[in-house]
Amino acid sequence: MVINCPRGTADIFGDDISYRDFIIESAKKLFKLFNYSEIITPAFEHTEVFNRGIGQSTDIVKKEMYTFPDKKGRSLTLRPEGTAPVVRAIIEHKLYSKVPIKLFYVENMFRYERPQKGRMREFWQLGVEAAGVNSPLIDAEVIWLLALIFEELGFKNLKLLVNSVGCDDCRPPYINVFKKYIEPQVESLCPDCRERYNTNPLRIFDCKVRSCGTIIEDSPKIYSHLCSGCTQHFKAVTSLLKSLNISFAVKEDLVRGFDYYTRTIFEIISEDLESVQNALGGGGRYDRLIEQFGGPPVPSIGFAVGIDRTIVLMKQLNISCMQNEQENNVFVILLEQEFEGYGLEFLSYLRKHGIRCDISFEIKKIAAQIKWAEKNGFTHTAIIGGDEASSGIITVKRLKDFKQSQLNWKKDPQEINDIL
RNA sequence: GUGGGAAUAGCUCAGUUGGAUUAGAGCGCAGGAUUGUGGCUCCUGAGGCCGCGGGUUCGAAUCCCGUUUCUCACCCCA
Repeated sequence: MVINCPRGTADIFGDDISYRDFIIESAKKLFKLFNYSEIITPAFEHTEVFNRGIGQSTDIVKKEMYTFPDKKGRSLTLRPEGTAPVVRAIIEHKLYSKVPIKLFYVENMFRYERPQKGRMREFWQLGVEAAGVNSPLIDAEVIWLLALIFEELGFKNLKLLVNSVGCDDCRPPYINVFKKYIEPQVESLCPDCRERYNTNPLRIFDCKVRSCGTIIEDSPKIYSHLCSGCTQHFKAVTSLLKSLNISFAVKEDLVRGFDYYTRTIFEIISEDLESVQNALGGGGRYDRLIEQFGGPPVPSIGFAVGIDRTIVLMKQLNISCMQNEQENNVFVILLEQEFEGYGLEFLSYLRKHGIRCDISFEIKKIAAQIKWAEKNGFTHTAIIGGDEASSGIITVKRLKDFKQSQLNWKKDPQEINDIL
């Protein structure tokens, strides 16, 4: 019997749940303010959704997908990312008929990779997709939302990177120019980059090998080869971001791993993150994707945030996930078994008043029980022994300052609110 | 998919060049220090197939091989 969870997966409980809830609730609050509504898509799709959506040349499609035949022989794939499924749903339900449409999701993703800290085979992302707006206004609003999420969580020193990768009109010619520039030096590239040169040349910009870096350094950047439409669009985006007072940097060699991106792309990274997995969130515009799926032309934009990675960084930076002061709660201590019924009655009373409470399920020494209550996060204890059972008055003790009060709960049910 | 490091109590870790007899510590947990009152202190106790499987050896937590998981660097991404 194997008793550990599979490689790259993890049980989430205890502290991690607090962080997770805090992140998701904070984001949902903002999604609501920005008028996004939630979509939940299936955990798996027809494999073709990702093959066509993400791009055959990407590592995700080439080697990282959990693909399996079902019992009827259909090829299915656990979702490795969130955009392609949402796009599929937009087309399937003709949601584009009422554009613009703003959707958000909180879902688990699956990629078959070598796990590292902040990089799991099953991981959680939250993200948005805004479909049907061509205006740079939506680019700015989406980037703004991404920045706000991390601000809301309490992050200070994150870096927002922005770039444009152009469109179908200007990117192919630029790639030709770029390849021509590189061509004489192809042999000096690292083996990976020689491969990239043929499959996805812009990825060479991501290479960390120094020799490749120097070759790239003075190469033409797409930024100066954008068509007039893309140039204008990008200038508008950056200017809108400035008017929102969002700090960002244009990173001319920023590229991203999916084939579907056009025009604006962006990424939020942490230089504090000890691991190399420093990208906490990222996204971009995908103006042609819905069309490629067989839908009408619907320009769209979205981003995704890595929840697990965000938790790692919050812990590392000691960012608290406690939203409010802890509310009052009561641990009910029974001194004799014969008072169990009375204890349950009191529990019921507390719960009707919306007070979180629990009871000792074993009769133990009072000192041990108070100690236990304190260690387990209770703010108050209520003691039920012979005196309380006969008088009907229960002793409620506030743990932080040892203060005890008498609660005549049957006579004055509201008194509990004054005592706590 | 490539290359390094690691795995001993619930947690953090000791464990000598392979050796004696019950594999240790701190924290945590449980019980106690005279009767129904917690933060300190003291005493006691429970809890380990030394990741799993094989091998070398008179003898393995320790050495070798395999395997699983974690971790780090690549690849790539959130």
